[in-house]
Amino acid sequence: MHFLIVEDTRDVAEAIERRLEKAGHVSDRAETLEDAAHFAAMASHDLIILDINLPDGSGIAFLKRLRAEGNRVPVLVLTARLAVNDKIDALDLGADDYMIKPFDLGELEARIRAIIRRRSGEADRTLSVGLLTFDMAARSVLIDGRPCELTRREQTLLEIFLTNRGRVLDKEDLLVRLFGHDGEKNPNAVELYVGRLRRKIEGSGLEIRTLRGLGYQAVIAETEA
Amino acid sequence: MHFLIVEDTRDVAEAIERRLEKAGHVSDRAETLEDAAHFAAMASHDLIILDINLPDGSGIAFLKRLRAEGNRVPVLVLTARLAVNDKIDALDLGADDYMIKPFDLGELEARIRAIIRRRSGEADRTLSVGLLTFDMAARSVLIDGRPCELTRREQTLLEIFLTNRGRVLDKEDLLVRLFGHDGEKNPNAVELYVGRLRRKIEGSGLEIRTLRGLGYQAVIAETEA
DNA sequence: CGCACTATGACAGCTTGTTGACAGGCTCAC
DNA sequence: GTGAGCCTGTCAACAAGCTGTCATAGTGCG
Repeated sequence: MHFLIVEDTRDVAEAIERRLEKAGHVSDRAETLEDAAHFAAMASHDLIILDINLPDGSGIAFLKRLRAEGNRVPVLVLTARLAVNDKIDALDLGADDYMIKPFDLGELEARIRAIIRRRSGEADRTLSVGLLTFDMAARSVLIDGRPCELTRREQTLLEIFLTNRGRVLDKEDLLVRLFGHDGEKNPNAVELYVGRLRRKIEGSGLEIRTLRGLGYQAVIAETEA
Repeated sequence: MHFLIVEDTRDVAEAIERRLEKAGHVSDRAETLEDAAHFAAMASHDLIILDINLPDGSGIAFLKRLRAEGNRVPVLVLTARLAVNDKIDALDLGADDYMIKPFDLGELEARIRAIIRRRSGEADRTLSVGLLTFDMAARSVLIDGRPCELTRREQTLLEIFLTNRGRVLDKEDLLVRLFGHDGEKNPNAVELYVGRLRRKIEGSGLEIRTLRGLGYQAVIAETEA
């Protein structure tokens, strides 16, 4: 999953990012509404975690604009204030949930899971292709019943491919989904991880095809003659 | 086991917590419905001990909401009132049992055990893997028939692993299950206890594997060639 | 054949996990 | 109440293994 964290208190933002990273997700961080708008314009996030109090305005306004533009990305609002109005405003404007600071990171994660689950309507947390099974809850991968050990990055990559089967994924896109927008990584890193993943899921029934100049595509392997 | 105690009389809450702790369990404590709701959102408790009279409302309402949300966690209701209505309401709303204050801690413990037993489908109270046997009632461990002495924390950890075999458990998650939500402990503590537990259950047929960056996983040891 | 793109081995750096030692706290026996 | 002894959890040093860059080899296309 790919999140956007809009939060000007760096400690908090970092803590959230780290927590989500451990769960195998990638986050972008914005400290102002302006940055947030830029990120949101790229429209590729699975969920936005939005602080209300920001140096250049209210997160509420941002949320309002977002919805006005027709952007339906799930939003979880953070607020330091207990103001009931904020809460009501936020939910009225299309926030999916809100949390009052200080909050527990475990709860944040749980609520994020809840939102994602609600939104995607799919309670099922295992993805399967051929002999390969990816259990998102247990964060484990089985191939023909045998456990397959993937590192964090490899898991993230596999999840991306599994949830976008058949779709051609641009290398730039994969780069962002794997590493976020910061610290521009070498596109080669994607090739590297695709290579590593390929070797590990060999014979699983899932194949990652290279489309020269276009990107990669996960397909069900041909049993072929 | 991981409990949630919702009770605003601090003495009572503490007494319960201490008693359960001695039995090797971990508890979170909430003094208001609001706190309780936050904890419950994390949905990781094995049982909730719920007082009816709380400063910000009735525990009954909380229970009602919980069930409305589809949360099936076992609930034991505490009430100072003898009101028959409360009792009926509570059970109708899906409480598993109720006790009238003042009560005996020993009886509370017994009822908790009963609820847990009932809920787990009368499943026998011992967990076995390979040569290892864990008796949940007696909280004792045998390896190849020989007793294996574990400290409270080690037992708790073992129980977590045994009831989540094959599943990858995030270190953050283990931290909460071992220590509850209060007094943020060092993640290293988890590593430490995993290490200690590993040494004690060596050769028992249960193995705790490390998945770097992801967490720990209990698996049946390879007899291997 | 030349070019651009992709694959892969190797490596240095760094994050993450392991472990021994220790100080403080708790329990229990005396 | 006092001391012994064990449990606890932090620290620090060390080990393991993931990461991502570079370099180099391979591949398809015109």
